[in-house]
Amino acid sequence: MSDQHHASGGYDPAEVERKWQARWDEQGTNRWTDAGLRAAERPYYNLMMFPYPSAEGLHVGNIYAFTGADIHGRFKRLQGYDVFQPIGFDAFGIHSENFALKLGIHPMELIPRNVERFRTQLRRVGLMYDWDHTVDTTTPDYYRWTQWIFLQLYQHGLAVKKEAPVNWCPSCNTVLANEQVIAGECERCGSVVEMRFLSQWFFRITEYAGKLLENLGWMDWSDSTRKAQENWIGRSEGAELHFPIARRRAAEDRHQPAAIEPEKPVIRVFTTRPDTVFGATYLVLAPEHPLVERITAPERREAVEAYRRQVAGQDLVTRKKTDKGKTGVDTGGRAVNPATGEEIPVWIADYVLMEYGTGAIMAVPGHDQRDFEFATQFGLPVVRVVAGPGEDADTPLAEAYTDNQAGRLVSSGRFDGLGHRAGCDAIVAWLAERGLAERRVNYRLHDWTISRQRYWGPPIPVLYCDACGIVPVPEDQLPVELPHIDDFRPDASGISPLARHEEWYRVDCPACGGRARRETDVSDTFLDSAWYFLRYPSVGYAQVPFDPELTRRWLPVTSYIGGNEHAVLHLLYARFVTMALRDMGHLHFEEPFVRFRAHGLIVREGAKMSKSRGNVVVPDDFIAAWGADAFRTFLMFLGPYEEGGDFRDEGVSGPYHFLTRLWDAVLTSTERPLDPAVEQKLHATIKKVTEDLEALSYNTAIAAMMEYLNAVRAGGRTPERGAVEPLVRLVAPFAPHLAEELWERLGHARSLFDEAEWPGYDPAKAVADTVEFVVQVNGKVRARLPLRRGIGEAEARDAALGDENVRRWLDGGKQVRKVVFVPDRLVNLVVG
RNA sequence: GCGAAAGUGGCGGAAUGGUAGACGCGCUGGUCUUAGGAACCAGUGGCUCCGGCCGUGGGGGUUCGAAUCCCCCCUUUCGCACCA
Repeated sequence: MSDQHHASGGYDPAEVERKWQARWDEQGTNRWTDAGLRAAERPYYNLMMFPYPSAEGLHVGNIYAFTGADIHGRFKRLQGYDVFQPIGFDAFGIHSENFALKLGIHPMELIPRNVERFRTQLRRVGLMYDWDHTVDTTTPDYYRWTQWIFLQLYQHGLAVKKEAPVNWCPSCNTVLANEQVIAGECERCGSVVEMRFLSQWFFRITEYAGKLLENLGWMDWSDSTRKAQENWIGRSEGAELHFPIARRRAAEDRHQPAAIEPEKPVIRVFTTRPDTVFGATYLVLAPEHPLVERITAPERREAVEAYRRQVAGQDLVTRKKTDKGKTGVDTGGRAVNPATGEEIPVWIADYVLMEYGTGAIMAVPGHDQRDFEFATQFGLPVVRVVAGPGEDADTPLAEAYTDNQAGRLVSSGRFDGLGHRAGCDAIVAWLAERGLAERRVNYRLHDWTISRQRYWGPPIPVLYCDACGIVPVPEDQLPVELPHIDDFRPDASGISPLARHEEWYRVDCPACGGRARRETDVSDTFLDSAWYFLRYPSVGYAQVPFDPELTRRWLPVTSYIGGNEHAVLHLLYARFVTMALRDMGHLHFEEPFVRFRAHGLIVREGAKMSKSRGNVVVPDDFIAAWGADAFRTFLMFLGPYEEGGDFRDEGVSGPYHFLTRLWDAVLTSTERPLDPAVEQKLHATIKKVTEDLEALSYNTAIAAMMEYLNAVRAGGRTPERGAVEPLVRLVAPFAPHLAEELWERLGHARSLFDEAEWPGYDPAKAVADTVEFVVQVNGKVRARLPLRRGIGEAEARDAALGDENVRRWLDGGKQVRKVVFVPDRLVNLVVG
């Protein structure tokens, strides 16, 4: 890759791009003043997911994402919208901190350096950002409001502190997110991860589970993202059933029905199959279930304790593996099946999770495969209570019968014969009469743990007072600044590095003036990114997180583009925070991103890019060699934007070649009337490109422009000025520098993006007068005839029958039985 | 296991019921050039007895007509995963 590409026609991308980037900077192109934002008439908030400024610099995946979004923004701007397109830096978090640790540089030094590098690189790509409205989540004037959001949630009962299990890496001395634990091991050092119980702050996102799910129904989102979120929230409809704990009695009495005593404690289970309750032959509790102590029989205590210890020593990921076989122990305790009145054993097993449902299940081995495996392994009874077609209550079960469509209840007393739906309704109603059941909807979504025992994040703004307990930091004392400490490395204690600095955490209680200490954990990075889009328009306002008037004008976000890797994290958290703030009266809308599009992933030579494979694209090299415009166009040409593409290095020459040919065509064009065929093609191309840009079909838009340019230059003809000038505007979103330069050379004084309009087209002119008709005989193409547009069926048929080749296929006295006519396209002669 | 997407030339991909392979890469031949590159022109799915025939993962179906719709199967990728 050298300067040799630039031999032809004088197109020198490096020079053009330097010139226009400097000019955009000088003239403040794309930047809004506060007054401008307030007065905007057609606001279009074009948002893209802000990057985490890694030390490696801008990744080609970032550029792919940003370029696609930038093209959308530039397109909308040319269409006359007031496009607000900001960018920022998601610079807090474990990723950044780990990198700082690795390099031995303090994050307060390293991060600003990375941010600077990112700014430079982003400019170099020609992205249309409003550099006067950027956010950096690590600055006190930003995280002051992150802390404010925490306090709002706390005051509304949506932030609570409770003990919870977390993944702990004994070698890195830190809590790990579930995503950072690979097959039970730390993703960074390979140590086996332990489970620890720590007191954590949680956001009660589950309060909004129903709303979060429901709104997905009407939002204009990529289907893949919507589905991922639906799965994650995981709604299950069913019932909570109560199994009274049985009084301890002699074994020989147990076959007698037990009296259910209402005041006795019950074991609550959640089930989606209450219809199968007659087949519940035992219960299983999560090992951590609070009732385990109480029900365990004295002679089983030792075994139960041993099992609980074993499970506690396991990391969460290993525990949730499905292929390791079932383990569990009998507690010796017994409960009463509320339907049959029989006493059944109570077990504990690690396949029952405390955090889902009630932490206890009724096991129906006949009709649940997991229960079936467990029952088989431990010799527990299997009872059939659902029979499929051709089966009855005595048909043996080789595996669980789980069909809830065809099955009918058997051995279920007066409910025999009912189907799944009716069975559930009837049985729940029957048990509910005695207070032993209630309908219930359960969600898989868990509350969001936001505590991080790390340094690099916003301190959680609460105090613990010896006298008053938990005391929120008063709003007027925000931000709680993150102090500069040198020993920011986390250690084995399970508490934050800030907890080693008494001079920082020792404070007086703002309520009573007594001794208090600050919370020393910081909050999750995902809280920083859960509200950044609210801040952008109000950057610079020190007294409010988001100005009400600006927010009303610019939010919710008009268009959001980002990666599907955040389908269930960032996008869910941002929705939750928005809903909560709305319910508190701070916002006028409930959904922040009404339209969201997920872009695809770039692979290289068919393989995922990774440092270990050594196949990572270094964008700077490509930009230096071919220019940002060619690189942008190339990336968008790889494949459908929403599906990603395969990066092959040689491929960049195609789009580069296109831009060079466009450059030559514009500069050699002459002022003269348009050839009618060219004019028709021009209108068709404008139509195609406009529609494709609207749909983010960038690859086909580029193909259409290439095709048009080929037609304009066909056979080495000199292009008409009027044929290429609109093409400069069409290509501008993709290759903005080149377009600006050509626009200027065409005699315009101001920036194309300030002055030009998106080209319009005349639908009547977008179609040719003559169309190529396909003539088929029995569905096979036998001729192609140029015919007048709009021709009628009779005329088209006659023309087809007049064709020599077609006649050959009709030889032998075959009768035309039917004529299929598709206007302006095809005639199919069906012969018998 | 559940959910989603996808399978088309040597390669990336286009076509969502009507001309399969647009556009580009690569390749072949030519022009120009001391040469290489660049640029430009022409060609490029397979087979062919030059009439055509075959061809969109495999098999079946609907239709005048199927890459596209329906059924069965195979493969790949991604997400979730003992969620009761």
